[in-house]
Amino acid sequence: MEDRYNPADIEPRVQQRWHDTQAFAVREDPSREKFYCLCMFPYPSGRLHMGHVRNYTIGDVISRYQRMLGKNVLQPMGWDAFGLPAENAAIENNVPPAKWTRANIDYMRGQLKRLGFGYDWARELATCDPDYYRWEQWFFTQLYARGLVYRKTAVVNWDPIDQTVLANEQVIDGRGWRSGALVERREIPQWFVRITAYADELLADLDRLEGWPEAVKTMQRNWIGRSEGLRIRFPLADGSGDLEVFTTRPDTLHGVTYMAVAPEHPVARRAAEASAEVAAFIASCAQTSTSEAVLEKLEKRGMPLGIAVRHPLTGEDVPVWVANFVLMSYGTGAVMSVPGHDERDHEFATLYRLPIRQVVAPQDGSTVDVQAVAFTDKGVLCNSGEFDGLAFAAAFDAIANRLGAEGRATREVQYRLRDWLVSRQRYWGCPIPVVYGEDDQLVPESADRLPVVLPENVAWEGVSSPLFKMKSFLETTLPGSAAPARRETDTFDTFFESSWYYARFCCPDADAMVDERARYWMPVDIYIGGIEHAVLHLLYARFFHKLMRDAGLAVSDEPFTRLLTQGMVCKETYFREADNGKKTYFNPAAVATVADEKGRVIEARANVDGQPVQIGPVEKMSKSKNNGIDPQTLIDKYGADTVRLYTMFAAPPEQSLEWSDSAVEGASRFLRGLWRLVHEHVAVGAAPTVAAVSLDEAQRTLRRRVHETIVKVTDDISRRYKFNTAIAAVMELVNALQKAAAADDATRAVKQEGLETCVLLLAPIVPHTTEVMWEALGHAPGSLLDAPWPVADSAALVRDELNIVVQVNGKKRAELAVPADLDAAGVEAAALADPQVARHLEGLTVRKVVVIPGRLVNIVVA
RNA sequence: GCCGGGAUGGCGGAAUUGGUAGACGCGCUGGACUCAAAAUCCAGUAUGGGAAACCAUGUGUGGGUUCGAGUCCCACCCCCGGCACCA
Repeated sequence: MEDRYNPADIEPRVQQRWHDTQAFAVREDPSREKFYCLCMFPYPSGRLHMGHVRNYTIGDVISRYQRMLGKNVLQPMGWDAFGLPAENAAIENNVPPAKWTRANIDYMRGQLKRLGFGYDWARELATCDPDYYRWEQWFFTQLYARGLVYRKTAVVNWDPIDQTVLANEQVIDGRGWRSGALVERREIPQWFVRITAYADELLADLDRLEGWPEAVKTMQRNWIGRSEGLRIRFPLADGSGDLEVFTTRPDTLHGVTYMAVAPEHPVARRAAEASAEVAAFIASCAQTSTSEAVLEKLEKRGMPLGIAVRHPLTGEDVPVWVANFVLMSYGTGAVMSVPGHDERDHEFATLYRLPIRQVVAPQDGSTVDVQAVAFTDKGVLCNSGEFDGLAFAAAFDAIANRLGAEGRATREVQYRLRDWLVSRQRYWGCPIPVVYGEDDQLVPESADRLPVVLPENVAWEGVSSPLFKMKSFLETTLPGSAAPARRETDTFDTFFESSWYYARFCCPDADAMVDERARYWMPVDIYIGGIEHAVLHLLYARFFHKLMRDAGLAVSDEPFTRLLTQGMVCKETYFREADNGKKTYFNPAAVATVADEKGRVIEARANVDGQPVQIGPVEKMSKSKNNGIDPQTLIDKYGADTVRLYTMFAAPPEQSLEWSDSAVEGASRFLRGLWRLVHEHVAVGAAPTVAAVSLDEAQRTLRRRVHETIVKVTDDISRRYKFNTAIAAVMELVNALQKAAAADDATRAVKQEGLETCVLLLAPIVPHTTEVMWEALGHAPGSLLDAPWPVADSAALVRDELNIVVQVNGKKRAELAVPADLDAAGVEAAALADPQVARHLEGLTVRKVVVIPGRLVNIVVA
């Protein structure tokens, strides 16, 4: 063992050994318990960012820990390789997306290896490989055959200058990000997968996902948004048909004073044909992005259509309005408006001076003024004719029965969840395996013609998909026939690929979508990734897994037994603001800060010119704020173990993590100190075992701390997933071992046990450093990976004395050491007898004494 | 706007079931070693008062429950994530 800690020397050596021994290659072994640990695979954007480092370190720590428990651990890695950034790179640098993507993968794979993650690289896959995507093409044709796929028009963001569909992200303040053109909503045919057919199961199974965070399950429940209500048909006054709405509050039916329809609603369109004003209003509503976050923040606007419906109970005429906040994609695209009992309707009614009518009164008999503010609670009906006096449930039933008998309404369960729009008008994605024959006859590809390979060698002209003009791709024949056909140019949403990669990792070379090996490894035991995926990706993956189950390709109901959601990696921002308000951001690495005598940062200056810059808030590392710290620089400087240790120590996984360069220095210092401690210990020669020596009190106390640390760290890693406190506990133990003089055999024996314990407990986190130290402590090279996780010796944990805190009226006044077996009465007597305590009792009467055994005594006085 | 989450010293964080607020680390201050620096080691470090013992205050804001609240309840403020074509 070298006397100085030199990660640049040891890390490549240890990694070479792992490589030579194929240390992380795994095979199915039914005789052993499996553990499948999966991290969300990265988009190959170019370089690893800190979020990746954090995510993959967490996964690697869990994998290595599980392996030390003796399990057969699968930890794979691959690439979510299709997506928009590759097209942007193609447009900017004139490089084909495939080439750009594969170069990024090569670079990032090297970075992952440099960090020492224990992946079975033989299972690596990239979603842009035809061997991967052919199976989702095949699966899509199966879904089509089962009626789970359909085509329908949907609204997209259309850039009228670039003549292309824009992602929501590409619409900035209502304009295309490249062209600056005002974006239009445009309807085009799209492909959908029927996720709503699985809505009930996706909802119900959340209750069985005990290993998922409640927050994620709540978000998914709300996203699915199951509600029971009434579909009511209001007859149009001109007799041209019905206007259908869905409501969960049929009890408020008498309070309807107007109807509101989406700008895309057929009723609105019909009105627009007759009125230029309405047409202009609808056209203006179309000039906005499709994003719900944008739509919901718009100023509420509306216009009467000059059309009315008949109220199904009163027969009154109710005016129909078009309103920009009604979404065509929700429900029927029309709502009955009850301004007295709905906040949004109230706001709109107030704005346009529409009548507000109270039809529900508070249960407790109090009065409310619905003209001033909507009363949204459930209550007792009033001003509702024969239904007056009924409570919510009774009113719901009575109105549902009445309208039902007249054929005007049906009970319905509705979901907020919409079917999954899977088609994209983009090049860099998996081609949707469909062709169109004469008369646009739609034919799915046959299995023998799959994969439909995406041509990779493409030249970019303009901004839209080169597939649109590529004859060699477009022109084909119908499956099993010589008849000419045209290929679909749409590609899949990239969530399609990421919805099943976990299953493919089990058998990446299978000559089928998955084979029997998936039965051994699935489901994933723990899935780790960013909280931002709480709904979309994780819901689609759950859905896809159920689709695969129903196709006989999976046996479990859910793909991920446990879910660990990771917080973001943040960093402070630095900027200068120009007169026009435009901010220029400076990378923290290019800024020097000045602190006052307390360490408070009071000033920051740019290295480039030495002039001050403004200190901004701490935000998620991003390109736009130029506050990213390149992990590579730190790995080069400190080594992988220090970066791994710091990322795990700085915050628990679920919380956001604020990056601090100086604290990285601290992690490095700890490893150097531990290295030195081990070096000094082994330099003297082999130490005796604890069993061979007898211990004095100080040695027993030190040994007790060793075993308490085992208990603490094991609980933190296995149950709590709190690696920061696990590391803190080991740091405390190292500090204690450092302070112990080691002249005698007994202390050296305890130290040997303590150091071995530290090495074992840290092995999953800093695997290179610990592997070398393990060897120095007398173990076989390479044996740490499969060394058994330490188990605390209960005899070593026994304490004969406990510290009890004594409070007077809830304020800490003393601390006393009492024998561990002293009963509550004895503890109380000891507390009252303590002179520090007595001082605070003088002249007062003891009213009550609360004794919490083993912890605290609270004396209540007055 | 809707859904979910967060807020604790100068900083990152700890306090696991309502029971000692500030573990561990960073930074900072003072000291040792050194020609000097780096590295390392020792001491101190929530705030206010005090020489000290100690006392008071203190977990985003305002209320409440409790012997006892960072933790539970009510109302609010600010920040972050998601909102269906970023991944």
